[in-house]
Amino acid sequence: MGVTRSDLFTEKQNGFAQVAKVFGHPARLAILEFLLKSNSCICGDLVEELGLAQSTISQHLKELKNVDIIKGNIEGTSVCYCINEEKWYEMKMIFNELFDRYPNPKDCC
Amino acid sequence: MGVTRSDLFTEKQNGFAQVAKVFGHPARLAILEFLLKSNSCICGDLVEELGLAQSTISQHLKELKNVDIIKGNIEGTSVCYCINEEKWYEMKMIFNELFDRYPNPKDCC
DNA sequence: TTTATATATTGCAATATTACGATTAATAAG
DNA sequence: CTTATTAATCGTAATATTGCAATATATAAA
Repeated sequence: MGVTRSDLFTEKQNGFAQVAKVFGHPARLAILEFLLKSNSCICGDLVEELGLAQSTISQHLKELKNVDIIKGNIEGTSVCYCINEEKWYEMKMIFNELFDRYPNPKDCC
Repeated sequence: MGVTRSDLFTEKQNGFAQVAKVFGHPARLAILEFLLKSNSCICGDLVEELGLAQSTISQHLKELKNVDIIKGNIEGTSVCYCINEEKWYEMKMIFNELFDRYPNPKDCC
């Protein structure tokens, strides 16, 4: 008890959920938005920008990397992060596929 | 410690996260997909369909209702659930707004 | 009214998530 | 080599989520 019953669902559903979870925390959204607006890539400015502890930011970055929505390159002593273009479009598509599955108003209840 | 620092983020970010969280569990995705494919609306077929306990399904339905993505109408002794059309399109828009904010390939790292 | 059916709520238990300080690792600068 | 600087990892505490059994509620049927 207490553990998500992944065995009951399709691989697609489990995968989607895992990816969607990334958008389910404001800090990660803030990180993504910062990456979107800043032309250049970031590393630890996020700590200053967001006001969370360095370790907390690092953890969120790790989760974002885990689902491959961002990538980081080591540049000297710091790390430069940016959106992973391919994955970004893949996610866009996947969400659109879901949202487009509701075609016409069929208000039944 | 251990509590999401909502105070650090915008209302929009917090709101988006709360809504996105709904898509972050396969059971809720399965419920939504079942609602999408079944022409008619559902109530407790979900229990049979998904294989989760009735109380668990009920809880997920509650969360879906909390963010207004579904609505339920009492029909006799059972409840008929369906997608909330307006909210559905609103979510579609909100996610598209985010995804569209990555305009051109600017791979910087 | 009694009984059956359907759903919501309550009360746990197990696990996951969030956050932070402290420490570690790795490179750059002196 | 020593010292900053930056980011990752570890350990821990607080809280949230997930799931189920048991119970409560509410309507329908007899």
